[in-house]
Amino acid sequence: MGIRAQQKEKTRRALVDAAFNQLSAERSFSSLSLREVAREANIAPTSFYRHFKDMNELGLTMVDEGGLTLRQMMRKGRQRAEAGGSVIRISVETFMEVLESNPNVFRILLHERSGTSAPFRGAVAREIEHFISELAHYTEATANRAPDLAHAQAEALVTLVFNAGAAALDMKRVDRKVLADRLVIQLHMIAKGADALQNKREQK
Amino acid sequence: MGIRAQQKEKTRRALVDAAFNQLSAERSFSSLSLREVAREANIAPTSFYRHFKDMNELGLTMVDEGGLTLRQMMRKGRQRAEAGGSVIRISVETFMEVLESNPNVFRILLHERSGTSAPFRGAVAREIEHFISELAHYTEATANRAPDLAHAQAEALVTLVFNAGAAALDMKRVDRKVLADRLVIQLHMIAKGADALQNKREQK
DNA sequence: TAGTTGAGCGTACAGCTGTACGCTAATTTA
DNA sequence: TAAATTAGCGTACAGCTGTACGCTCAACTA
Repeated sequence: MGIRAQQKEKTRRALVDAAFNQLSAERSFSSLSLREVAREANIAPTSFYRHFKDMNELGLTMVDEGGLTLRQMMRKGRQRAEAGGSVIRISVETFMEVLESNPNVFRILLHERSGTSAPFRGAVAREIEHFISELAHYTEATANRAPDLAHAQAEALVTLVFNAGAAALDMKRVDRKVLADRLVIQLHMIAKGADALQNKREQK
Repeated sequence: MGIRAQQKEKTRRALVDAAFNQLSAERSFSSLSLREVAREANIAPTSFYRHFKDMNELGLTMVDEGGLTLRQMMRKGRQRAEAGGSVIRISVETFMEVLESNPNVFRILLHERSGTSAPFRGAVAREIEHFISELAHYTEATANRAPDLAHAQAEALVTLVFNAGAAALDMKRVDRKVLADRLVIQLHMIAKGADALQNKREQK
């Protein structure tokens, strides 16, 4: 890669990082202005356009990176689960760790999931849907679950986990522990319940 | 009430209604400007201050009204459930009906629940927490469930229902039906799972 | 080496925002 | 009835926004 392309990539990165850095409990992506992001990245407002058509395009890039984080998390969780132990507890622990080290990645996913921009909602929904179906396949394989039940179960799991994540984002460590424990119980409920529904179906 | 106070109340109502009316899938409360709301309510921007200190105060008023809607819904659901039938299915149906006839009330609850204003989040959290504990008491009473399990169960139920609600808001009727059916299955999973956990505990 | 490309900049402008201030006129109070 | 209160208005202003336009000069290409 030439010097020029390298420098361009660096600036682009600076823009994305600037946007991520400005996110917080009090600041959503949609409340960021192009000028603010450019300021934080130390470039002139008008130079922004050399990299992104508008703020929306920047946002979608960030959502994509969020999807990447999600997939890495999935892989990490699977590796740990292979080593043995309660899959549910390990998954929750992994999720909480990844959440803690990438709070702003989750902020944009969790917030824009129910945001006001249709393209954003769609992009986030796709990432989460992908996550759900991976989980569903896993359950189908390991618990021999019927496809529709597996999907419903996976969806419920992901909903609870992500919601807990959104709540955990702005909590102190102690409260987060309480929340995680309750989440584990809830996930157990779903697992047991799905088993019961599956058994009932097989007895017919 | 004097003529003056009456007129004032009317204008205040116009402001609240104007704000609700401007909400949509593409427009969140935090994206509304004071001037827009005043315009829609047919008053001068500066007259806004005769009724609310700022947009935040207006928003909190709206959240309060959302809580009211929630409590009315609870009552309606309970009445219908008394007439017999599956409590879960009846509750989901009731929820979907109320959602459909008050979409914007739910929009502000669902959106600001994970919004960027701490007072808002707090207010919504309180309304939902209230809803959860009512439900938990109901389950404790009717299913003889241990308090901690009842709360975890109720929280999971509410999380799934509200999340489905957020998704349903922007769906066509057909898709909403599919979603509602899957939601019913998921709620059954939780109920069955909670039963199982309770039994397991009692056997010890 | 001469010519082309393009990342980044500065200036400029229209359009929006919240809100300070002082006025009017209808209602309420004394 | 005279005085006080106050909902609503119009004007005004500073501060922010996105973005059009044209320039520079380092890097690339032929």
